[in-house]
Amino acid sequence: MSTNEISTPSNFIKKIIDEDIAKSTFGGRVHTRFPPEPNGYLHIGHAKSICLNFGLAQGYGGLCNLRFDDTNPTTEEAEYVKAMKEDIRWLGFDWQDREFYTSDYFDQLYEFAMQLIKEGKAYVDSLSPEEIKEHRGPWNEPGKGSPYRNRSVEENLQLFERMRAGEFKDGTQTLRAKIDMTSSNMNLRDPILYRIIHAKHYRTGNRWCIYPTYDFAHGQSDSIEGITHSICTLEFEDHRPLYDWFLDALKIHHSKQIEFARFNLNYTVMSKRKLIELVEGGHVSGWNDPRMPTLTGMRRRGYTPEAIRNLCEKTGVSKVNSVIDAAMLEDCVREDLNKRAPRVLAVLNPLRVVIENYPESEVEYIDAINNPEDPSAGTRKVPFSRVLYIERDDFMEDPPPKFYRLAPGREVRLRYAYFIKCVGVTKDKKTGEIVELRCTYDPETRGGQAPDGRKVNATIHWVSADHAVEAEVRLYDRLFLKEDPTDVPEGVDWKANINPNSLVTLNSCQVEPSLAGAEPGSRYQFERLGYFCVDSVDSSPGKLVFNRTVSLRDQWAKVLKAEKWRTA
RNA sequence: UGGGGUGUGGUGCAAUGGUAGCACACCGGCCUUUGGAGCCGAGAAUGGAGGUUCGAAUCCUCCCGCCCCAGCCA
Repeated sequence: MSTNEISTPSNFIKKIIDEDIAKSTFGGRVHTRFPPEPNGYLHIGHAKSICLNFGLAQGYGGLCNLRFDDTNPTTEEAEYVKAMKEDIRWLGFDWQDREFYTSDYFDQLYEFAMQLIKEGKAYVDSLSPEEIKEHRGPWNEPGKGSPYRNRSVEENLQLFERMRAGEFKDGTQTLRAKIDMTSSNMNLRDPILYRIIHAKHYRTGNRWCIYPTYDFAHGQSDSIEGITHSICTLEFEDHRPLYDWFLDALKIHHSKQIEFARFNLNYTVMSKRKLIELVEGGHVSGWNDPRMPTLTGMRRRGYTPEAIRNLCEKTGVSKVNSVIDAAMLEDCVREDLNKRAPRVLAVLNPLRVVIENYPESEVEYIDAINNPEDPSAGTRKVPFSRVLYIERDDFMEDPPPKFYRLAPGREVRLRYAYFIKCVGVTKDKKTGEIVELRCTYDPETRGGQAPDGRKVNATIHWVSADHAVEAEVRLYDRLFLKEDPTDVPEGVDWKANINPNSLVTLNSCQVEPSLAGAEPGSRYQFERLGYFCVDSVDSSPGKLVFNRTVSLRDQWAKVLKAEKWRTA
């Protein structure tokens, strides 16, 4: 698999692995793991870790385990396990039969704890949480040892057994490692190994009332599974000495912890607390709202796993805190969809057009290319008739110089069909709103070419009024107006940065008839507009609902924006 | 304040003593039956100050900035 390796960019983790392979540190093995805590939904930040861990294993011909790190019964649920598995599979990764749970190791971890007690390396502390905090001290002063620090092995064994038996209340006793209360690394000031939590665990039920902490569980779980490279995020850097301490003290397989920088994206939030706030505050429709950075939301939005994987690959791996530009994500999505999304004609804001010189009852079927990037996608027939809909934005009564679409007296091409010329504008007498355009077509231009060689400046999309299918279209945009949504003045809620136009729903869009039976989740390019997918929740054969995944790049929008600046 | 980590164009990542490169973004042009796609081009960076060296993003010294750690969360 090292051929795969050469094609993808190098990074510091690969260098470490290369060295380990060269020195045969782990017998040349590469075995990673993705260890989520099942207490929420996976988001794009997790995707980075998933791609890294599974990708590394793939690239080196190794293995990657899926391990649910479920040591805290108060926050974890089976529902999350299910959702996470679905998301990881959707992303394109397979853990085969290697689906593990830290809770499966509770017995073994308990044995490890006993071993440490017997060796005088752990003790039961009867200090209260407040007292423990106080003894630990601030980071510029050494901490003080607990008065219970030197209990005998016998007493500790007995107490620990009583902890497990449920004889104590939550928070009254802990098992701590005896390391160094004066360490400048707070993690080594006698870290807690076990705490008492009388709560039902979603997998082990009421079998346990003491639960290992992350520090005591993670490294040992890696060890049990024979993990070679345990990749985690930067904030665990200070925990590495502890990670190493446990494995050394227990004299068991020692995997290597490597830390990398978390993946951050601008114009969104990633912290669980904030995501919950968005959901519970009704600012989005749920965890799978297409504007959410969750994998379930992105899937519903129409993003492809390939695009997300490509983004993770392209953004590299380092130890510097960084923020990826949402434009990068959008570029990856467009790059992928451009190659594979079939093109269709859809009118979002319909403006009725009557072709005055086109026969009343005639219908012809015009060939349209399904995907110019992929000739094998073939062609389809699109009905054309006397009354059409075009995009309201494609007509201006009094166009500025750089607008080269339809205007009174002007000729444009209807995609794949004819040249039409605007010969009249019908307005609502009261409101003055344009309700209809009167046009003529040139029969000689069928297919879009004029025999006399005359050119038009624009090609616009259209649908036949009688044949079009009505649809709802949800135009999604970035959820926040600011790159950093949490950047608010003192006292202002970060949610004030929510983009009020992040969702615009259009109800009477007209799409070409071939879309009538479109499958939920299927993706299309609406020509000249963007990429859209059939909503997997609300769309039905009787009522099509499309989500805008991402718009097409839009030069005209840039011109408008530039004009706005100039006139502002 | 103690400890750990980290600084390369606007953003993200390369370059481990030898011409600072790639992608995204931005700007200009070409092409175009999608103002899409594609193609071409421009601008733009080594946190700072010293030092070692023929030569420093890279090695040394000092300084500065940013991030993480005082949960019985992970």
